This record gives sequence, structure tokens and C-alpha cells, in this order.
Amino acid sequence: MAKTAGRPPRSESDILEFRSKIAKQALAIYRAEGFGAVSMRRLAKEVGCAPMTIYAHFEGKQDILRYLWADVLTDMSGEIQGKLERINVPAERLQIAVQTFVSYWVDHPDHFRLVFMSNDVTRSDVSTFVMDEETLAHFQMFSDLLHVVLQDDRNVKASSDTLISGMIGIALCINTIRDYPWTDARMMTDRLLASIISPVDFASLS
Amino acid sequence: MAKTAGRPPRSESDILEFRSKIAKQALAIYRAEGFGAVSMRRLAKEVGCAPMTIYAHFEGKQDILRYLWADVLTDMSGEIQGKLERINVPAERLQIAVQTFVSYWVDHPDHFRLVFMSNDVTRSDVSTFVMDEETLAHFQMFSDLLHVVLQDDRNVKASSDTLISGMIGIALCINTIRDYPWTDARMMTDRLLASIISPVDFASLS
DNA sequence: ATTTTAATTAGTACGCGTTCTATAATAATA
DNA sequence: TATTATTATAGAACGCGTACTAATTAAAAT
Repeated sequence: MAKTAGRPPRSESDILEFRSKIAKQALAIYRAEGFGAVSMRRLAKEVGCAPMTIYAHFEGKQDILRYLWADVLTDMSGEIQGKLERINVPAERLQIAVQTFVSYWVDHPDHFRLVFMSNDVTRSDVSTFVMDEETLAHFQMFSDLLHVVLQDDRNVKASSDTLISGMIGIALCINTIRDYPWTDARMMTDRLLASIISPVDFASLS
Repeated sequence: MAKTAGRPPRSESDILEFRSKIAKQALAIYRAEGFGAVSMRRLAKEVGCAPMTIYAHFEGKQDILRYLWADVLTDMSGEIQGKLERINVPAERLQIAVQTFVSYWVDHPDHFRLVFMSNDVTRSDVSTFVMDEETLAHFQMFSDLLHVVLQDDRNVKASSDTLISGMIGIALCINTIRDYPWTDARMMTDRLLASIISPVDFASLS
């Protein structure tokens, strides 16, 4: 494999550097003016490159918006950890984590839309939620908490997955279906959780 | 209250007629070429009016897309009813309805996005899922099925709401978070349902 | 027929995501 | 230095949702 002539491809680090520069700027705009203010043209202008250059490094806008997810997820995770600090009873820890998770998305509808509803109806191609190490950890947390409460190893993952999707579903419904008189989010969340770990009684906690 | 001079506002029926003409055309385009093909400019052209006229009758594109929901929901409801025809055991009826509901959205991601994820990240205003009589009926169905299984009246609504949002959450997660190794949709759905109506054993059904 | 009010229209405009094309800059090999 | 492959760039273009304005039309009361 002799090296071909011509300019070599950019180094891995250069690519990453450029990507993070874009992502960083997108984050800055988002924090200052919200998601709506993040546009390709503006992003290019503020970062000092041509709009088309961005398309050489990202597939499109969605591909950039994903880099904001980490920020949101960390924010959410921080809230949960904060509330968990002084709690020791496993079942109580789980309940508070679950409640805080749902509350976060209900209280921050725009964040919820960014992370979980960032699909364009126009485009019918596969949605591309990027599940990296860090994102996975946020999900794993519930699995861990649940693992402490449920003793048997076998069904923890199924229970955890059901719990997570159930929580997201509650947030989605309250966020998007406002005309329907939903049962209180806390009550639904408690019911979901209680039913997933049936032996534990949560009535005594809340 | 003397009548004022000048052209009177359009009659209620005229307004409805125009709205349904637009909605009908939108449905035709959607069925022929998918959601992406439905645009304001094209809609206006095909219906024979100026693009801006539509804005006098609808708030915007989302307001039109909503009229496609009924079509999708009826389709989904039809599938459920079809599978329910020969089933008599209440618990089994409920389970099949729930499974079919989730399956429908998992099998038709574009429909799911249209109905439950039609919010633009750009716009931060409230989402506006229209819950009319017909749409409500689709939700009510689960409440009814659940009511037959659970005897006590008090908590049926809470259970039903939790079940519905849980089901939608499962569909959302499988649709949008493809990188995560979700437990099988059927299993999660069964677990969700079984845990909401704890005394019933579903292991014998599937 | 004239006036008055509502509805519709054409036209223009903005910014958007995205695609295309042609041109320039870059950095290696020959 | 000349060649060559890889980026980066500018610029135009497409169709989109949406907003605005000015002109026009429609239908009632006077």
C-alpha cells in the first residue's frame, strides 16, 4: 500500500477539533437564545467558516443537535444526584430518582423535545439517537437502583427497560397531549414504579 | 344589536367545508406520497387557492397535519378491533389490544412520528395535540377493557393513564433510541400490562 | 348605486435546511 | 517544481413555513 499523492485526509484530531468547535458554539447559542436560534448559517458565521464546510463534518443539523443532548442529560442527571445525596433507603432512592426523572422532562418540555422528539416528520429515514457511553450511563443508573431493590438478577433488565420507556412515555404524553386530562404525573409515575416492583409498598413513602 | 353593514363573516358551514377540503387534499397527498410531500404551497395549488388563504383557516401546517391523525388512529383502531373479534376472555382481550397498539406504532414509525412527535424543535410554544371525541374514544377503549378486568372503579383511570402513556413510551423508545438494546417490545408490553393489573397472570396467555 | 366590512388575492420578503457547481487553497508525492 | 488528491470556499439555487402589504373581490346594509 504505497501512499497516494495529493493532500492527505485530515487527521483524526483535526476532525474532532472542528466538530467540537461547532458543537461548542451550538451549545453557546442554545444556552443564550434557545434551540430555535441554532441555525446552520448562523453557526457557520459565528465559527468563521462557510456554511457548506459544516456539511463536510456533520451529516446535517440533527447531527449537530445531538451534541446538545449530553448537556441536557448531564443537567438532568445532576438534579437526580442532588436529590439522592442524603437518601439511603434503596426503595426510596429508586422512587426519588424515578420521580425526578419524570419531573425534569415535564418541567423542561423544550429539553424533552430536543432529546426525545428531534425527528423531522419530513424525513422518513431512521432516527438516530446516539447511545454513547455517557448516555448509556444515565440509563444504567436506573438499572442499578432497580437492581438493589429487586434481588433476582434475571429480570432486572426487562423491568428496567419497561420502567425507563414508561417514564419517558409519561413525559411524552404530558408534554404533547395537553387536551387529555391525565392523571397527575407523580401518581402515574408512582403507579408505574410500584407495579414494576410489586412487593414494595410506596404508599408509605409519598 | 342591529346588523352592521358590510360583508358578513363566512357561515359556520362554509368554514368547515373549506377546512375539510384542505384536510381531504392533505390526506390524498399523504396517502400517495407520504408526509414529506404535504406542503402549504402545494396544498394551496392543488386545492385552487392562494397559499395565504389557508392561513386564514388554519393556524399553520401543524394545524392541518392534525387532520391526518384521525386517519392514522382509525387505521390503528381497526387493526385492534380486527384482532379482538373472536376473543372473549376479558384479560386476553386487554392483552391483545395492548400488544396490537404497541405493535402498530413500532411497525409504522412514520405514523408514530406524525401523531406523537409532530412538534418542531424550533418552536417553543405549547404543543397542541387535539383531543376530540373520536380521538378520546381510542384512548377510552383501553380504559373500558381495563375496567372489565379490574373490578374496583376507583383506580381504573389512573391505571389506564399509566398503561397508555407506558405503551406510547415503549413505542417512542423503540422508534427513536435504536442504539440501546431494548428488551423485546412484546415482553416490555406484557410486563407493563401485567404489572398494572398484578393479580392476573399473563404467562399462560403468550 | 353607493357604502361598508370581510375575505381573498398576488406579490414580495425573510430565514431556514439542503444541494449543486465551480473555484481556490492545501499538502503530500513524483 | 510539477503533479495530484483532498479540503474548503463562495455563490447560486430549490422548496420550505411563514409574515406582511396592497389591491381586489364579495356580499350585505344604506
